[in-house]
Amino acid sequence: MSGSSTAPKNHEGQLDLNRFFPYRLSTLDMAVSQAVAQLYSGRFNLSRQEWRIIAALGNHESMSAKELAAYSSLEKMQVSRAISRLKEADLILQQEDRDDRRYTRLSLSDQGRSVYRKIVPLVLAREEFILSALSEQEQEQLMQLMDKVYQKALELQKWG
Amino acid sequence: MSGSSTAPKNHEGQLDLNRFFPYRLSTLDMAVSQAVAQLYSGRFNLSRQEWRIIAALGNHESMSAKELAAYSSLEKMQVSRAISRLKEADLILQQEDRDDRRYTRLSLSDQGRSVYRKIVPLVLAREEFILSALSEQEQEQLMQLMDKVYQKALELQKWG
DNA sequence: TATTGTTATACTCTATAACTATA
DNA sequence: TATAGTTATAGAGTATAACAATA
Repeated sequence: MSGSSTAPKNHEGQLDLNRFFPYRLSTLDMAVSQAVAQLYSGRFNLSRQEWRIIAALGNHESMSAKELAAYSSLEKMQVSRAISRLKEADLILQQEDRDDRRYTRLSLSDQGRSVYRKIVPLVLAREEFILSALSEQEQEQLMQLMDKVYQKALELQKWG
Repeated sequence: MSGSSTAPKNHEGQLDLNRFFPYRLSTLDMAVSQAVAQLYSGRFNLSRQEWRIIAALGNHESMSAKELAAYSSLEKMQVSRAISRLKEADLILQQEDRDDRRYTRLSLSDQGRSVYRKIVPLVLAREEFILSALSEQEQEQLMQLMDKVYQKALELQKWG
């Protein structure tokens, strides 16, 4: 993906990876997510899943494991395992839901909230740096274009 | 990532995953790449790495393992292992470079080229379907915006 | 019977580095 | 010494499904 954005598309049964949207998207995601992972992984020793749980609980009073899975695009086992590690690290608290004891109420501990408050400004700064490549208007455009493409990709997933 | 593209950005030390660019990018990539992976994985039993090697060799007469790694954004061990599996499946050919015998010359076998010719129209059709969410002009915009963001993300990676 | 969440299992993928052969 | 490519190893992550507790 080296600056060939204005190149023509693939033609006639030939596929150039550098002009193939899924490949370009993948390399972009790798670069961006690694830039963020360096923070939560390197400095805070959190996995991607654990970071997402922290982030999710950081602006919700409490959530069940199921809600967490839906909100963070993780599988329920990933959530379950991230939870058990985060509990062991005393970053989150877990208690039963009084009304329906199948549910758990998960929330950040004081220590977890402290970690959240340290990480968030750092990752937001990185996001801001990366997006500083674009004007405010371009950022808005990018988000809208990505949303449209996302909806189409979901259609495709449903039909297999 | 449910249609919140026009929502305001994160503020004041709070981070909403659904408004966080790296997260949105990641979910988009997952949806898109899964749509493509269903093809090469499900119908042709190829891994992501193997598919990239096939795609790379499909429009290059021959490449060395090093060239493949650079072109396909894979690590040299990933390339090496994908090569060994593809050789075993008789999809690619490998011979020594006459001038410098440290290099290998890799190319598609007839069978490999046949697989390439079958897969490419299918994945291009999926790409086209996904991108049909956008006008031609919007597609062009999206690629350009992604390229700009990519360059910034690489800057960040370099500095850690 | 259906649902929430946990656990078991096997499998794959990854990262690091040692290693061979060639230059 | 440096480079291309392979192999070894251990650790991390993944998918599938069985399982317990609750409703």
